[in-house]
Amino acid sequence: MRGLLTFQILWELDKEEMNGQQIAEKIAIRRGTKPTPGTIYPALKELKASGLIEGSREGRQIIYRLTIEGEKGLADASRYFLQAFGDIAEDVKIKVVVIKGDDCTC
Amino acid sequence: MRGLLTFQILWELDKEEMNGQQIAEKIAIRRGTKPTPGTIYPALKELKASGLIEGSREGRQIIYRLTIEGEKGLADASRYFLQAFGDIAEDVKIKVVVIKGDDCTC
DNA sequence: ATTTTAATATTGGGTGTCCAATATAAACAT
DNA sequence: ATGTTTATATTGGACACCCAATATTAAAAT
Repeated sequence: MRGLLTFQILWELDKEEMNGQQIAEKIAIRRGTKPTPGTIYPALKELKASGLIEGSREGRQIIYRLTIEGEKGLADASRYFLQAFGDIAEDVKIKVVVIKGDDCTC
Repeated sequence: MRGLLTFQILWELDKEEMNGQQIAEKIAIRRGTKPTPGTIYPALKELKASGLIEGSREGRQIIYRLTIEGEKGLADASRYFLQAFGDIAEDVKIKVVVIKGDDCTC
């Protein structure tokens, strides 16, 4: 896997095709902060250069979608993500719930 | 959150205290490849410098464990991780199972 | 004592991620 | 047509990560 930003982008584009701003907004929901142009556009450029996504201009926006390569790349990244973080994600879910339910005021 | 390596280290040390090599081996199980000394020791140094872990020499090894600060840091990172990747992890699990079950030979 | 081994540590170089600031391009508003 | 807005894009700087190579330290083996 390249990195988590590109993974998130592929994951979002697998659900629906979007332009750069919409991708940034989707990621903002997850992260709490919206990635700036200096973050999102180089990532898109890199993904496009490596053939994982393609874009078509529509007016002043560029609509991005996964290529066949991108589908495969997402599948590979998903396998890696599951192996590397699958049980951590399970564990963390329980941990956070426990913390939320804790009445301790320390 | 600092990064995913440090997050994994905190997560492993929360389960049991370990030396650097053992941490590297635990991470190797997740990632498939074992982080080299040039990866793992700077990360431990950084975590120690920021007060999230502490180490005690035992012979030629240093046993690391979480500090109170480290527990809090892990809890914070866990909340962030869950928010950023919780549903992706769910989705990915399903996706990978589907891929595994797929008999297509393409 | 000397060699070997195991664990820790540093250095140098490269990539991915990230932001602030600035720039370009296209559509819209007046 | 001119100015504003929106989307895209680049630049420069910073940090986390990552490895290969090398060095240091401490125990163990001989």
